[in-house]
Amino acid sequence: MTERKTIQCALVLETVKKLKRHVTADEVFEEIVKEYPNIGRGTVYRNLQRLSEKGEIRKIEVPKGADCYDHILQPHYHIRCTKCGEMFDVDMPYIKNLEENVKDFHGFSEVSYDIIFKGICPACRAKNKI
Amino acid sequence: MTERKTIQCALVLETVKKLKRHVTADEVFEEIVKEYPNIGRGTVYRNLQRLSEKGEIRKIEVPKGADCYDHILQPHYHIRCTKCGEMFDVDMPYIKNLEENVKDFHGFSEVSYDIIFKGICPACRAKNKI
DNA sequence: ATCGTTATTGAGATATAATATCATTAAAGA
DNA sequence: TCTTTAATGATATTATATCTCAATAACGAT
Repeated sequence: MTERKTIQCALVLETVKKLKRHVTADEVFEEIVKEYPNIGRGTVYRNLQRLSEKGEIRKIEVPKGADCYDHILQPHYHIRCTKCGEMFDVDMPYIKNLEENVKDFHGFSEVSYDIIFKGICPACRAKNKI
Repeated sequence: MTERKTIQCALVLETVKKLKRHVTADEVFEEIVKEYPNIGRGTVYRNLQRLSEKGEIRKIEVPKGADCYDHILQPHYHIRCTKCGEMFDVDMPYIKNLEENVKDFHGFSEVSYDIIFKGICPACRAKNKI
């Protein structure tokens, strides 16, 4: 049969849009569970995955951290503080031809990429004098 | 006191260099344990971490996959097949000024980055006709 | 509106990667 | 050789994500 609309899925999408930041599956779950206490963690994970596959939200795979989801759909880079773990958007144009090169050179298909810079954010620098 | 030389650490370094490919901690462990059966998994993890901090090997943090280590020290990009999971080197110059930009714009320190492209490798394309 | 099919859910189990704990071992300076 | 303590090995624990499966509910057909 066809794909079905559920309140759980709608809630997940709504929550990601509402929170307006980079949210992990657990953060989305914790937010929803306040109003809708019997939602399951697995359901949130599944719907985040589906919504990102449908292109309604953007999945960001974080190395050695929980994946997070972004309500902003335009591809853009991120930077993650290695001290506090917070993710920020990077104000830099997305380099589209990078992936084209790789495709041509190496015979891959469906090539995509993301960049997550690492560094110490201004707040943590101030706190630890670095 | 100071850092100590151990046969375990030497074995880990030697094994990464010997295998000449992108290896996970578990792969290094499995290789060493053949010849040196009482080495512990934790020891391998610890030494890989230390060696990468000392710059003797290179750590690659793989999103949603085991971290792997590279005997090639020069920074370079990678591409990972989403079907078989294999990692390949990408033949493309490392863009150094990218990280400088981010540092300047956003007030971060110790900025670094890696790119792990995703895609379907030629072998998997052939196998699945995509 | 009710029924039947089956996609989706919720609860819990399981998988995987990595780190933490801690008694024991062994490297290296005295 | 002795002493100090960094590092090890075994195990437990953490964190993230996926899988399993009976129960539920979405939706097309009647």
